[in-house]
Amino acid sequence: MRVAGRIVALRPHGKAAFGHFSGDGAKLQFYVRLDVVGERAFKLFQLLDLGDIVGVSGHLFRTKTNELTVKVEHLQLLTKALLPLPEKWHGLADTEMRYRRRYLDLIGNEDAREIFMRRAQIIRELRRFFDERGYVEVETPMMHPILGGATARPFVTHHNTFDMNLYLRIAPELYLKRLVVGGFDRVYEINRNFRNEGIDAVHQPEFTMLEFYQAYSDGPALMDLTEQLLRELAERVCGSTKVTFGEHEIDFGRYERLSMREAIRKFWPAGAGAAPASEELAAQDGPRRIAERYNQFARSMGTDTIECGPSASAGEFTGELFEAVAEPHLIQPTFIHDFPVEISPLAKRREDDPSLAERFELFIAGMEVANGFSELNDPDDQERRFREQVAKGGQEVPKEVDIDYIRALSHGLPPTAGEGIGIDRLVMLLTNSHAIREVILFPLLRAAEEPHAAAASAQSNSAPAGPSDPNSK
RNA sequence: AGGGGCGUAGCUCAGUGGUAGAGCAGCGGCCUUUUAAGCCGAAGGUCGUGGGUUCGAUCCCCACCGCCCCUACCA
Repeated sequence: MRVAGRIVALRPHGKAAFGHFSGDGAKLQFYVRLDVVGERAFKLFQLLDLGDIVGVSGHLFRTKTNELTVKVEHLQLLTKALLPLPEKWHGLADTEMRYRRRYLDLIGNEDAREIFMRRAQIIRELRRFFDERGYVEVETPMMHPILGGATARPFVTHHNTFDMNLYLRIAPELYLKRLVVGGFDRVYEINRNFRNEGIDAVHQPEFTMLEFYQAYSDGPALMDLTEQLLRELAERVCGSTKVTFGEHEIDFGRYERLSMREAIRKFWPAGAGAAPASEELAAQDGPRRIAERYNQFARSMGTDTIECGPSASAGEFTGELFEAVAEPHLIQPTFIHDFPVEISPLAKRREDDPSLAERFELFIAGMEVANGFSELNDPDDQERRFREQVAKGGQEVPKEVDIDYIRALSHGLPPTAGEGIGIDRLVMLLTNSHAIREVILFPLLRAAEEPHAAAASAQSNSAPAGPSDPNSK
């Protein structure tokens, strides 16, 4: 047989040696003997280092410990490693180094490799799921002249020839719905969004989002579809709907559904008096009064209070109450539906209660994993809500109304439901990873000083080529 | 942004107000069935950076840089 790979272990014994190479995630032991390969090849072999990439040919046999091993007959150095591998037993443990030099992390730490193999599998399964159901995968612009589709501070860039500023997209939503107007009844896109916000265990400035839209559907139907999707995904990727995540066992086979108001009532803290009545939550000034009661309790406990501006709407108070009271408790998969319309600018109102949007979010392990709704397809209502946003101002909000999107709606968007699923967080859940950096190959870190850029390449006798080298790809 | 922690050899980590320590890797030697192979030897360092205190600082103090955690921000 012929096989090639990187030498990751060497155990020389004078005129013979054992070692392992690793290729494509698999390891194979090899055995080199002076009397088999000859003097010249054995000399070459003795010059090899851990990390070198070699090709060998020879016969397979089993050692006395019954390990499958290649007895090397011919040996060829394919690539010389000029820098040493990390320590063989502990691997690369320094988290900063693991992210900055992910290639070493992947060579040395099998867990890291496993996470990204599983991530690839998850994305494959998502594509299969939607392809099977007649969804068309599309690519929409990453650079947007007008901010839209979400509320977030954007990255701004500039196109020279057109002399125009562009935003890296914060969401593909408005383009995907234009496609539904154009007759693509089922579309999906898996791609990056960019948000110029804080970085922590569950936030990175660029993250991967699956968004899908289905004409002639609605929010409740998407909740059903999402259950089916996640159940299948967990079974195929983890072999079971029950998945270990830290101290929890998450069951992707069971989903609770609660309206946002129900969730506030259900998780109302015991020490804060009687849970608010449904009528009070629905009343115009109710959420504000409930928030004041909650704040009294929070101050007595020394925990965070709910802070809303003086002009905050009932819906904004409701959203804040939900986040403070209920969100941290949502460990098992839970759909929260019936969002206040004020915090759902792109979602359709409920016919029986125009203060509520036909919107839901899925929470798992306290994280927001999905956000979906029946799409607002009334151009007049949409334009009114856009104008309110623009008037309100702020960095997270478009500075102008996307007239073309209103025009597209005016041509008629069929009743449509759409949803976004945060892929990175989903991968976290399915790989028992507790930081988003662990599931993104090259997470953003501050630019590192590279005083050794010249030193690292000096050994190869080549010109220094640091990360700022314009010729490097 | 605030609070806390960390930064010592290529890697994983000890350690001390008086010229710096181990294991692994690398280098030289011995070793033809090993599994973190073993044995012998030599080498390896601006102790993150810059100030300060001190006769003397890797150690104590201050500032800065980077990473991690918590909190805040992120509907």
